[in-house]
Amino acid sequence: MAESEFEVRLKKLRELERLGLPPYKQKFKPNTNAKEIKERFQHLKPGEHEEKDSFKISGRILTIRDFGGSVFFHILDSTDKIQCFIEKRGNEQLLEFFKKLLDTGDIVGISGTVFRTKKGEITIYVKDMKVLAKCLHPLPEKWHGLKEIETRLRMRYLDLIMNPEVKEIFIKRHKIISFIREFLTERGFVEVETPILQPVPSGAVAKPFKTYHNELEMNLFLRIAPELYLKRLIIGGFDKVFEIGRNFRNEGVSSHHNPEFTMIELYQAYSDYNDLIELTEKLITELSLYVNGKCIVKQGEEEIEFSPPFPKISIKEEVIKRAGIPAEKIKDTEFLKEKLKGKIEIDEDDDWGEIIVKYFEKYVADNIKEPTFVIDFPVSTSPLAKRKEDDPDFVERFELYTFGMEIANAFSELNDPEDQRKRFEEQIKIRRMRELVEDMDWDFVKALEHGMPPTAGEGIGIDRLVMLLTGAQSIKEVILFPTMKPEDKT
RNA sequence: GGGUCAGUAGCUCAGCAGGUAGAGCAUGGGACUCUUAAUCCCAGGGUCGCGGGUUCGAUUCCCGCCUGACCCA
Repeated sequence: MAESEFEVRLKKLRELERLGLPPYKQKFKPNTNAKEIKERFQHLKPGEHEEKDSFKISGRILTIRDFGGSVFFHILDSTDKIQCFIEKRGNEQLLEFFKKLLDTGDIVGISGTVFRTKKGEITIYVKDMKVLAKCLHPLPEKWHGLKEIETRLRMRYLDLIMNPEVKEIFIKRHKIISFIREFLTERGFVEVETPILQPVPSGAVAKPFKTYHNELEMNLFLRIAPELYLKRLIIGGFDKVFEIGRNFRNEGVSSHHNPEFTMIELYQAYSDYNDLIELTEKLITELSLYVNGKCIVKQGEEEIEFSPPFPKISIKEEVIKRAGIPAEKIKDTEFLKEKLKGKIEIDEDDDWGEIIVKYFEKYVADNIKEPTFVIDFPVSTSPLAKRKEDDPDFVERFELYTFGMEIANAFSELNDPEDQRKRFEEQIKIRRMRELVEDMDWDFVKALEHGMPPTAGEGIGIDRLVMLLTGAQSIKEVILFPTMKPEDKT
C-alpha cells in the first residue's frame, strides 16, 4: 500500500530531525508581518528589489508553485498573506531543502528581503528559513477551501486557516465586546463577576444544567442569568454594574440558540426603563458605526439601515389590532383562549398575559426587521419587573427586536420585596415552572427587604448582536466552538 | 417531537434505473527560474457514515441507527 500523506509528511519531519533541525525545538522571533511589509514596500516598482533591509517573518505555508529552478509560495500570518520566493541562483541548498522537506500547512520562520515581482506582487526574497512546526495533514483544497459546515465546526482551526472571512467575524466579535465594555466603563459602570454555579437558578425562565459539589454535598446549577446577583450589588451600593459572561440553558439547539451563550447584563440605579431605551439606542448606534462604519443590521444579503429613535410597538395594541380582540377583553383569559384557539398553542396554565405574548411572538415579532422596542409586557411574564403606574397588570419593560430576533430585554426592576415575594409564590405554583426549577431564590427577597433603589436593568445577547452586525445567519457562525455531539466513531 | 435533504479519496464534488467507483486540487516520481487555481508527463491513494435486510451480487433498493443542515410544531 502506498504511503498516506500523513506518512509522507512524518518522514519529512524525521528527516528534519536527522538534519539537526527538529521543528518543535526551533526558536524564531519575527520582527514584522505580512501587512506591515505590504504597506511599507508599496512604493516598489515591478522588478524592483530593496536589498538593503532584511526582515524576519513567520507564517503558515498556504500554496506552493514549483518551477524547478525557483519556487513561489504564499504564507499566511495573523495579518495577511504574503508571497515568498526562493531561487537557485540565490541559494541552491535552500531551494533543495524547501522542495524536499516543506509542505503546505507548515509553519516557517523566514529571513529575507523584499521585492516586487514582474507581475507586480510584493514578495519576500527568502535568504534563510526555519521549519517551526510541521503540518502532518494536508490542508483542504486551495481553491474550494473547507466548506462542509460540520467539518468547519469540528475542526475550527482549519476553518480559520482556510476561510479568512470566518476570522473576520471573530475579530469583529472582539471589537464589539471591547466597545461595549468601554462604552459602559466611560459612563461609570463597574464590571463585576458573579457566580456561574448557583444553588438556585434564577433570573430567567429556562431549564438549567445541574451539577453537584462533592465536598459541600450540594446540588448546583449553571446560571441561566446573573440577574439576581447583580441586583444584590445594587442593593450593596454599586449604582452601575455590568457583567459580560456565559449563561447556560439546557434547551434546544437552533440557528438562534446555543446551550451556552454570552450575555451582558447591566444595572443602573436611580433609573427606569426609559433611560435604558436611550442608552440602548446610543449603544447600538455607536457600536454599529464603530464596527461597520454605518448604522446597519444584516441577515445574509439583507441589510437594513436604522437610526434612533427606534420605533416602539406595544404587545397589547398589536394583539388588539391584529387578532381583533376588543380592548376590554385583553385581560380575559377565557375569552382569549376561545378566540385564539388553533392560532397558537395554548397551555392549560396560561393566563391572558402568556397568551398575548405567544400571539405576539408568533404573528408580529417575526416580521420586525429594523431595531424596534417591543413594550407593554404583561406582569405574569415578567416576574422581576416593576408594574406600570397607569396599568399595574403590565410592566415597565422592553425587548429590542431585530430581524425577528430578540436582542435585548430590559425593565425597571421590581424593588418592592412584598410584591416580589408574591410573584415568586405565584410563579412556583405554575406547573411548567416547577418542572424547571426546584425552588425560588428566596434569599433574594431578603436582600430586597434591605432596600434596593429604583433601578433599571438590561440584558443583551452578545451572540445575536454579533450576528446582526456581521450578517451571520446562524449563531454557530459567531461562536467559535458551538456545542455539538461528538462524532460516532463506531 | 415531526418532515425534507446530506454524509463517496486529505479537500471540493461527480457517479451508479443493482455488476465492488471517477475528476480536479493535494500526494509521490519526472520536466521547467516571475508564478499566483502555474503548466506538461507518469504513478499511488477509497471498509462509498454505521448496522441489518432483499439479491447470485448492494455505494446504488428497503429498514434501523449515528452525525449535520433546513423547515414545521
